[in-house]
Formats: sequence, structure tokens, C-alpha cells
Amino acid sequence: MTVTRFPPSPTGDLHIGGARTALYSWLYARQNDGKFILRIEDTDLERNSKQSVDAIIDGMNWLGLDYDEGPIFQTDRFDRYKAVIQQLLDEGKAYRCDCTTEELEAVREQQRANKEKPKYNGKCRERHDVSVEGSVIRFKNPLEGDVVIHDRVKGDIVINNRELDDLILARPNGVPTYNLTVVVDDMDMQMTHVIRGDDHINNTPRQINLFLALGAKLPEFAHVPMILGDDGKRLSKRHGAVGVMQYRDDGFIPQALLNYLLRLGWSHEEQEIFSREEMIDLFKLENVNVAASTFNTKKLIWVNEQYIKTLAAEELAEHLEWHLDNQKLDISNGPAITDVIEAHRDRAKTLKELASNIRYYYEDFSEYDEKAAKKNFKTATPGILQNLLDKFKQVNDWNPESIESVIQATCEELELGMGKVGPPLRVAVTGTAMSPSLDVTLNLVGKERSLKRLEKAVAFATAKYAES
RNA sequence: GUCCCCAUCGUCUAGUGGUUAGGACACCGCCCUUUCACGGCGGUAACCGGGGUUCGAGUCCCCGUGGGGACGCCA
Repeated sequence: MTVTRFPPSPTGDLHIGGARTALYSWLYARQNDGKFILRIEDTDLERNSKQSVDAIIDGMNWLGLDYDEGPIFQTDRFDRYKAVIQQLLDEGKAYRCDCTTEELEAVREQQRANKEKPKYNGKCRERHDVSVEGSVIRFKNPLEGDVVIHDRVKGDIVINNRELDDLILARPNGVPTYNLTVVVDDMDMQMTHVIRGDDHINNTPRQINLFLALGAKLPEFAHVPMILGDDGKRLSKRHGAVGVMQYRDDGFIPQALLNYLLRLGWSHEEQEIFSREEMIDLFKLENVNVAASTFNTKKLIWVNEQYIKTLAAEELAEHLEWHLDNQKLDISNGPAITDVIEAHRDRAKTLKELASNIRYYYEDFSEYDEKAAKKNFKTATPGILQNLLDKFKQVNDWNPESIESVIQATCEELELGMGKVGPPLRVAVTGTAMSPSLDVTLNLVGKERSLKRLEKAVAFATAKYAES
């Protein structure tokens, strides 16, 4: 069975880069009816935090990347790691080293000065007199020969063992380190595919050597390229949104973000929008691009718009709920939210924007948009609005058609074009210069509210005209 | 510095020896229009450089150059 995993270290939020490798791993598992595991790599006791664990899980949930096992915490598996390390020690595949950090740094300094790659010099490799107290345990990496990674996206990568050094498996306090725990876990969890960022390519040959030393079956490796910020540098906090949840706050639909992330560095013919099912069905590791790609918010926004335009109104309403709540907009007193969504979905780039665009259906406004009022409330306005108001009062069946016919009637009676009547009416009823077509807008605002606002606008415009 | 990875429009990409180098985002123009949008139509814009291989290279090889990554008792 196919088994993949996503193994973040809990030192921060779930980032865009992490979200994408999680997505790829998840897709691969789902596509092959396999298992997707969430593993928390929390062996750096200093830096990891409970909040980060929660943030990562929140992010995974929001994105809908469900896992079949986990979260598994490496800190719960220390006994197992210790046993493996002991086994390596017993078999002479690992050794104790008591070199001090100062010593190590001096060696590296020297190597750098000699224009060499800094690495451990193997001083303790053949010693047998190192005391347990205060010493680390190192892996005896092979000294010669090549390690070949048969990478599913990059192709074969060859690294000579001379480039590698004896990595530390356990700190003096016995806490195991990353490369050891990853290998033990991937071995124990029978990982078939390791899909991760290509910043890990350098770790892979070391891990392969460890797998080999443990007599374990090698998983397949797939290193996906990094995501860069628009300055060409690796994506980081400086490039705007930190965690994935920031995108929720900014009004993105999780599926849209997933869609964007999928297409960033992967493609299928000329398709841009993929449903969840299509993603699972069509994703191929071999189609993942080999080069790093730049994150582009404008395209993400475009993808988001596509989802806002096409998702079922009910589903959109669910996603919108958080934003309504966040913007303190109570929609219990007003038109059905799905109707409002239908009227506004072509006009919003984000859910955040959508939420703020629809306030006037549910709440009265106290002020007109300054520019809109200035531009559209003229000396003739009170008369026009009063004419509309009188006719609207007579309408019993409040619907788009009846509203439209009133507007037409006013235009004819006053011998004015739609361009003279529509804009002031819009400002009067919505307080803004933008809304869907007037028949739809007034219908949603409702008769009672519309009349009240028209009365207020007549008064406002009259007073304003009287001033000058 | 050493090792590894990479290189097609500004950005995401298609392209696997013969194409007018295609699509998408963005940008610009036109149309639609009571506003804001949507939409429709059209346009600008790319094979990093140099050597090979070949009848023929964006595509294969080599060398540069440029970018990214790694070089931790971080993961």
C-alpha cells in the first residue's frame, strides 16, 4: 500500500511551501488509495510549541487535507529511537564523539579557509575511549562510493560519500536528531513515498545511508522545487502572509488556494481550475516542474474569483460565515444570503470583500460614500428621488420587474435617461456608487428599507442643495 | 568557498529534433453597460550566453553566466 506523510516541525504556522508539499503527498496517497500520515517532528525541544502544533492542524483542517494517521509525535517515540541508536552502536555503525562545539567550529573555520566544504573531520570515528557522559553519537557514514537518488521529479542525482560527514544521531542528553528520527519513522511506518521540498536533497543521501545501515527498504523520493517570493528569494515572513490561515483571513477559499498551489509548479494540459476529484485523478509526480517557481498573489486572486463565481451559493455561504462573523455583520434581518451571493459573486475578488460589499442589505448606513454623494446628488436629485419614492409606495408586489418598471416610468415622466435616474437612486438606497443592477438591488434591500432610505435621501439632497 | 538543484513572455507554464514557440495571470486597447464588476474581442511580451552534435536545435552534449538550496548538538 502507498504510504505518504507530511512531517512539519512545530516551530511556526503551516506555510505556503509546507502546504504545497502536504498537498502533493496527500494527493499521491489519495490517488493510490493509500495512507497519508501527519507526523510532528518535535525533537527540537527548545523551539517547538503547542501553539504551532495547533496552528498546523488548523491549517490542515482548513485546507481539507485529511490524514489517516496522526498526528504522531516524535517525542512519543524516544524509546524506539534509542533502541535503534543502540543497535547501530552495537553493530559498530555508530560511535561516540566528545569533540566540543568550539573544536568543531575551529575545524570548519580551517576548512573554509582552505576553500573546502566544512564538515566533521572524523576525529573520534575510530576511538573507543569516549565516555558516555557529555558525548554525542555519530553515524559512521561510508567513506567512499556514490549514493544515487532515483528522484521521481528530478531524475537520478548522484552524490559521492566524500561530500558527506558523520552526522549526529543523538545529542549528549540522548535526544535523537532529525535525520535519525526521520529514517526510523519512515522505516517503521513503511513509507513508500517521501515527497518533500528540494531543500532536503542534501539530507537524502545521508538518510539513504542510514536506511541501508538499518537494512530497511528504501522509499521512493520525490523532491519538489521551492516556492520563491517575488524577489527571487525563498518564501518567508517578509513576503506577506505567514501562515496558511492568513489566507483565510484575507478572504481566500481553501480549495482556491489548493488549486493555485497545485498549479504552481505542476500543470495538466491547459487546465487552470481543478476540482478536488480532478486533482486526485490527474496529479502526476512526473508532471511536477523541476524549477523553483515564484508565488504570485494576483493569480491566486484570479483563481479565488473563479471559485467565487462558480461555487454553489450554499457552499459559498458556509465559507462566508467566518467573514460575516469577523466583520460583525448580522444577516438574520434581511434577504437570504444565497440570493445576495448570487447578486454579488461577480463583483468580489475575495470573501472578505464580498462580506463588506453586502452590508447595506442588512444594516442601515448613517453616511453616504462621500465621493458617490458628491458626484450623484445634484440639484435635480430631490425631484427625481421624490418621483421614484411616490411610485414605489404604490407598488404592492415588490420584485425586480415592478421595480424596473417604476424606474422606467420615472425616466419617461421626467424625460430623463437612465443615466440621470439610476446613479442617484443607487446612492440613496445603498449609500455607495456600486451595486448590482438596481432592480436586483432594491428587491434585495426590500420595500420598507428602500422607501425609508429614499425619504432620507430626499431630505439630505434637499438640505444639501439649500446650502449652496 | 565546496557540493547539489535549476534556467521558455514580468509571473505560472506547454513544448520531449522540423511549431507562425501554445495557454493562463498581469498589463494595454476596443465592445457591452444606469454604477461597480462579469463577459466578449484584440494587442504588447519569452527560448540566459558561447561552443559543439545534426540536413535541421527551445529541445541533445560541453563550457560559461545567473538564480536557488545545502554545508548545525534546526528540521
